[in-house]
Amino acid sequence: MEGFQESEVTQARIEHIEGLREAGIEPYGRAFDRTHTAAEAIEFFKSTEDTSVEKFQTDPVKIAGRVMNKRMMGKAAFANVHDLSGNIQIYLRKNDLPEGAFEPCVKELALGDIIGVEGPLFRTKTGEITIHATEVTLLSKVINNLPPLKEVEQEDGSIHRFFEFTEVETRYRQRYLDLLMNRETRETFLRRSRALNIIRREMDALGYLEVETPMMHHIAGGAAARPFMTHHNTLDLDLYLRIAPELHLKRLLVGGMEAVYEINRNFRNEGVSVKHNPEFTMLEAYKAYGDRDTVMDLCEHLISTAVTEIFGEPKLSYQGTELLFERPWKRVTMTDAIEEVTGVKVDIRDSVEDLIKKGEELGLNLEGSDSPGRIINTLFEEKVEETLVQPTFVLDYPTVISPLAKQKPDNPDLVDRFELFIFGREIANGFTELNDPAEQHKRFNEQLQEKDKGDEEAHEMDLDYVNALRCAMPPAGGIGIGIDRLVMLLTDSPSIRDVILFPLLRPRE
RNA sequence: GGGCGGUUAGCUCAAUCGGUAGAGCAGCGGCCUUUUAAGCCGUUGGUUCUGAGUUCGAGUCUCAGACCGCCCA
Repeated sequence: MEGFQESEVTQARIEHIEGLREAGIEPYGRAFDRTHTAAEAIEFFKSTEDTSVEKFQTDPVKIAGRVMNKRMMGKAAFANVHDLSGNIQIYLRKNDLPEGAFEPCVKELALGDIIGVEGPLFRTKTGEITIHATEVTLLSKVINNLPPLKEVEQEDGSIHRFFEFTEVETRYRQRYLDLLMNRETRETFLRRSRALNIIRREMDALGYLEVETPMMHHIAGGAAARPFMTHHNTLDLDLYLRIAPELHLKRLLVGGMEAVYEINRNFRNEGVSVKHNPEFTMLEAYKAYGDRDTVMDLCEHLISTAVTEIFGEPKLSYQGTELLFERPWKRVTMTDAIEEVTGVKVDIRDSVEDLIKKGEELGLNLEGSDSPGRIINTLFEEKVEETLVQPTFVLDYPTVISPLAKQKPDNPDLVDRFELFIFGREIANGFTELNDPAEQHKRFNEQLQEKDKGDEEAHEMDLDYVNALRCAMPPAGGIGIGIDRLVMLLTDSPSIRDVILFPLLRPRE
């Protein structure tokens, strides 16, 4: 049996736990019927406090949580118990606890133990609302020596911390410790959950149906990215983890579902960075009889609603920069954006030679590029993206890099597509969906040629998808929103790893 | 993939020019029945990320590697 190397501390804790059992005290309890959370208990006291009564105390309450601080004073002790709602002080006095409870349960209480406490609420001499314990129930004893937590709430509500648990690697590897010790981490993930709730509520209200499509694909399509591979043993079948749900969601449009969305994981076999985790969460939505503008509007609505609800106004501060979400957001075509930033005027109808020359003027080596669309996209990525700090919709993408989008009626080299940039980062992408099966077939074939030329991210041929289009897909608009990157903005998190509970790390030996 | 930085006690961090590896908190023992960074007295705890090298002597210098972070592709 594999095991743990016990230190003096953990060995002593294990022996103490065995001792409790021998004394008839169960160290790992069962269901505990709380009457209040810590925050509710404090609220309960405040709402019932009668200041005309000397030594006022409430009816008994029952709370449960983790002991994060203990001040032992011989035959009495104070401790702080944390639960998800907050923190409450408990007062443990030997004479007020059941016979035989104080020595083994209170004196041996370790930081990190999970306990249940019953008793009335009162105010201490220093005015702190406290539970005067008449019962203590051990619910789960710690073995490991947890980092110490000492923090004090200031009068202005901020928290002053005396010791910190900040080591990035341990925070990611042992997220449970991070969540336990750092309230900012808890708040980040609570806010993530809240943002998703807001988005789902809005999507549901707008009549979008939430669906789940496969994570395992025969063909990794719907985006330009390298996939992860896996294998089904019984069917002896190579499969890919999906890089996007797009083609399946659009099959649902063919099937008559008129507005669908999915919030789920995508997997891309790429590098790891502040903006990239190999698995990440994406919202994709498709609206039949809509177009790019329908979903651009949806995007603006969802994000501005989330920001406004969470911050109380349509703005937030991210890494020291104020970001303004008041609608409507700036809209600019890709070529206009390039001209605004660089002063260089480019056009999709320019020759490759001219565009390479213009790129050189801007310090970019574009030798070997073979299409105006790709060059313009590179110019945009290199020169413009990082300048788009305030929410900005960039419109009219080259057709060559958008194999699933519909061409503009007046210019087949461009598609009706947008990407949303905030703080220089791509947050969302949407377009009018290509629903012409012949054109789609042709675009897939063009992608295959790119793949032959060595583009590992070129799109695969998906004949089954073309076949679905042959059964007629209604005109539609579709959008993808990177949820992790959005949550980074909403939580002022510098790295995508700060908003993913268990980010991918190399295993540690 | 490349560059830079980091890794010392459970946690946060020191360690001068290469010269006995320290502190606070946590832990352990003792005192203490309204404390709150509780206090007071005492005390344990180290593969200095790993391996090799230089040296009388390496946490410190050199080389290789691991992991993490940041930047770049």
